[in-house]
Amino acid sequence: MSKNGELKEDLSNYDPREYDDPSVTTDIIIVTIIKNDLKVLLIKRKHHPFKGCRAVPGGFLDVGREESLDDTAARELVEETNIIASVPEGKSAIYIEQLKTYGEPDRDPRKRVITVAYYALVPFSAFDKQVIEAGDDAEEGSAKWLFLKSPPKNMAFDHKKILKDTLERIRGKVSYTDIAFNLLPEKFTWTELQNVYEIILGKRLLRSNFRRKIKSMYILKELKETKKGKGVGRPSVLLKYVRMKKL
Amino acid sequence: MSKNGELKEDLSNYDPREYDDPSVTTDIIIVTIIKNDLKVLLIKRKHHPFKGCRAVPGGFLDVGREESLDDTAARELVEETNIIASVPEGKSAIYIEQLKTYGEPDRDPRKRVITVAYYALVPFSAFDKQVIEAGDDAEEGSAKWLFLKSPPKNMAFDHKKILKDTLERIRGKVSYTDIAFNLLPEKFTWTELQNVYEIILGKRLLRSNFRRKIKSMYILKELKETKKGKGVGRPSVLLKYVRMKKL
DNA sequence: TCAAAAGTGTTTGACCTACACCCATGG
DNA sequence: CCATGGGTGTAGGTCAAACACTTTTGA
Repeated sequence: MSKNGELKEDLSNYDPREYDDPSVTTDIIIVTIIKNDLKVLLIKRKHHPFKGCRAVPGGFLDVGREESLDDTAARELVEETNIIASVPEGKSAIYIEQLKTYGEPDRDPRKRVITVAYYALVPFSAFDKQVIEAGDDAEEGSAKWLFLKSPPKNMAFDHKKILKDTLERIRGKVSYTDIAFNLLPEKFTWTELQNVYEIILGKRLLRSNFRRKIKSMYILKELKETKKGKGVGRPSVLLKYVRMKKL
Repeated sequence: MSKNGELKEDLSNYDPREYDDPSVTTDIIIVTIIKNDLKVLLIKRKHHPFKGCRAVPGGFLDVGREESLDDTAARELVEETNIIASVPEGKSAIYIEQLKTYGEPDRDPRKRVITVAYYALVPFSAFDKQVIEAGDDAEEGSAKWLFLKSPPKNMAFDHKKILKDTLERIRGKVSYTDIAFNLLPEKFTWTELQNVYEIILGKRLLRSNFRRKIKSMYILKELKETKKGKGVGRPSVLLKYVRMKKL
């Protein structure tokens, strides 16, 4: 089609109407922790390719919006979950990061589709429980929380691969970044924090070592309050994440 | 434009003709080491947006080719450099990895363009010197090797940012992966290997510690041959990279 | 006063840093 | 035989794993 020479070297003598452009979608993998498990929000497809299969929520890029890919992903997150997107004092906004772009020629049977995938880490407490059902009860309508580590077999497109990449990314980054804190509410206990790490890494950790490690990497603020209501055992102090230490 | 509700939840009831698709390009950041510096291959734009500016080579995605994004990037690398893309015995092929996707609405003044950026690490010895001029002599025609760490000021589009991200990625990965070996020919000396690390990390390392570290992470094969021709000093043994150690 | 969960301290060993020394070659 | 670069060994500090112990609460 294109006698290269020119084309490959330079994007310059390009006429938009000359080419058959692919479609572009941005998908958002929304991850949270529910009852000691990583969960991902998946929809059930209502229409023809992969009808009835589970899929990652997303949408075609609307060029008319003049919106960056990052903003598109963030907007889809809000639209999908009715999440409280406002920024509560001190705490940073929802964590969203670009994961990877998927573009195999046959991943969508209708036409060529390039998907820019993002993932978000959200504390479960941030969701409006009325909109998204948390339980394991079967639901027909829209979105549902499913296990990130063992997604359903009948996933649409290459979305199983996308979930696998997401899990790998989270596991890879949890040890040298502060992403884990994004899965917790503003105030949390040591045990809750340790749970997040254990769930992501899939193994048990020793309290003492875990705390030393965390303290060496991050600055935390110990609050005066304690968490009660659990009944038995010594009450734990509540913490706030402040920031990562340098270097 | 799109009354959402449906759209955002599902990619299903989609008619290709209904939307204004963006264009998609794949760009390839080709990195090598020349005389103790990281260099990147940049072209000079011949046509209107950013005419005369330096840019990363790339091209519009040709849907007709039915080619994955990875394959497109690999093909562009070959077309750009006439590199010996064949796989010499034992040694793995050219290292190419997806870097990131760039999609700000105003990054190309002509229309909306989504760019999937890849980077490649190539030993300088793999290039056909006749095609790409290595020297620092000014050239008018096509591609030229420039400093990755201090790219020219007049870079086209957001390509300066792309180069910055590339450098960060290489620096980040060099310590816990084996990417450094991709910048060396099949046979190399300890000193050459150490140079690669020092150039990427931008600091001097101690021989003894460097070797211990490398030996603990990778399996290397020490050859019987030695490197000579440098004149003075004890000749160094030649090494081959075998693989990374587990865990 | 006992169980359960939170919180602390100490020993051990692995690994990194720094530095000193030995080896092989060309002039 | 000496300058130059290649190659090796080791003492000391830092940090993480493992384990034992103390504290605070509800029942």
